[in-house]
Amino acid sequence: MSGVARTVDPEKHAARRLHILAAAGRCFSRKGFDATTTADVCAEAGVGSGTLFHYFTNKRALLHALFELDEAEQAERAERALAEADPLAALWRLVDGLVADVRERDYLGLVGVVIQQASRDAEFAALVARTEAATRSALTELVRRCTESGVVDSGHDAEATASWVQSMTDVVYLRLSGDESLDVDAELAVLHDVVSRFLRCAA
Amino acid sequence: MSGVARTVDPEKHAARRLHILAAAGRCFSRKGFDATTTADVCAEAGVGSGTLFHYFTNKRALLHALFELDEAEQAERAERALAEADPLAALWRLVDGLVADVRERDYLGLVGVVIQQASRDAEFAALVARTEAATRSALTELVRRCTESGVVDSGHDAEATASWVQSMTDVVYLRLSGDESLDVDAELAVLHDVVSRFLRCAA
DNA sequence: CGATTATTGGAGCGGACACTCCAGCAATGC
DNA sequence: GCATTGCTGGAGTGTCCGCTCCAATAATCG
Repeated sequence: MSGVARTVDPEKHAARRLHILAAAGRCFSRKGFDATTTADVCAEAGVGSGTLFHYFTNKRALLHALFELDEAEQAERAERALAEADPLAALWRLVDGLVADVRERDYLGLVGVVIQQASRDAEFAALVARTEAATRSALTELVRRCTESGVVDSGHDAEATASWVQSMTDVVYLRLSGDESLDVDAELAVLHDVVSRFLRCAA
Repeated sequence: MSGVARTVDPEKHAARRLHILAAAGRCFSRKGFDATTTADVCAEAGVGSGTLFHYFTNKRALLHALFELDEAEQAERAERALAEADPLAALWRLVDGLVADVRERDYLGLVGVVIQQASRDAEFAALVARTEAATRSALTELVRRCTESGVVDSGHDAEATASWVQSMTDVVYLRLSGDESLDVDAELAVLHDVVSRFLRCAA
């Protein structure tokens, strides 16, 4: 009762949480959300189910937490891009940021998971939509600036243009996750051409 | 024993098979493969489980049969395109063919199913790969012809070019399945621009 | 140390799901 | 009409999986 309060090291807690999340991410990427069992995640993380459900209320929470990690990062990247002076350079930096995780082979399959689950879990869909919207609105603004200064001319409105650029970056993940033999750098080179030609810009 | 052989109407059998397959397709599109139960399919098709498993050995067989329907169609389309005189017109016709099903809202979600299952069911992956390869090889040949006659110049080798064009058509399905509010015709218009600019062709 | 409380692994529970089984039915041939 | 056989629905079955529960342990305090 009046006893000794045991204070907990919050760093260890957070680290273990992340460790489990990383394991879950690998499992989801490999087998998809529905097909991975919580036992899979436990085995991959090297913990028991008691531990897993101590840190996360249920399997769905694992997925949500995993993509909440992205949200902050994406928003920050978007903000940084908007602060840059040269809009075209900023746009390219943002695009590069979007494909930055393309080399993380262990997590490529998560694109499929997002596509599948977003159409079935409304809350998850909202999370993903929020994350993507942050990036897209920044992208839209940059496209607008570039168009006004004449270095870009897609012939479509800025919002649609931004949205398509975003989709094209997604394609790279999709292609790489579907075909292991593709060369990452070659794919990125083609992406660059596809986007720059779509935008009708010099670089 | 020596009894009366009862001959069966094969048309009815085939029709019922297709009816069940269509129902399965709608279910898979809506909820994904793993999350749809065989009971879902039965309810959607209006049959009992006895009937379902009389026509298909298991749930996986439903998925396989569903995409085997596509295989013949795609191969035929590819062949027809190769037979055309004008390679550029043929290329565009083939692209149009690839996005022909884009208006079938009930089945849009199947893209996600393919992505997810192909990475986990080797036999299914092989089926999908075969189907896509047929189209891609035709697309590759058309790109080659167009490049030789100078009406196309992507700056990348024909195979990679074809593969990316194919991916871009997939994007349309993905975008429409993820956002109901998008306008189909507007999307197709952007796709046209994206592809023609990537190919650096006149039309 | 000893007291207290967070953390841990794993046994096990309840429910759901893919698939089977079978008894009645419908369709065919004579 | 009758015999035969395929077709059909739904009740049932074994298995698996998400999650709970708990006893044991580890960490932190005075």
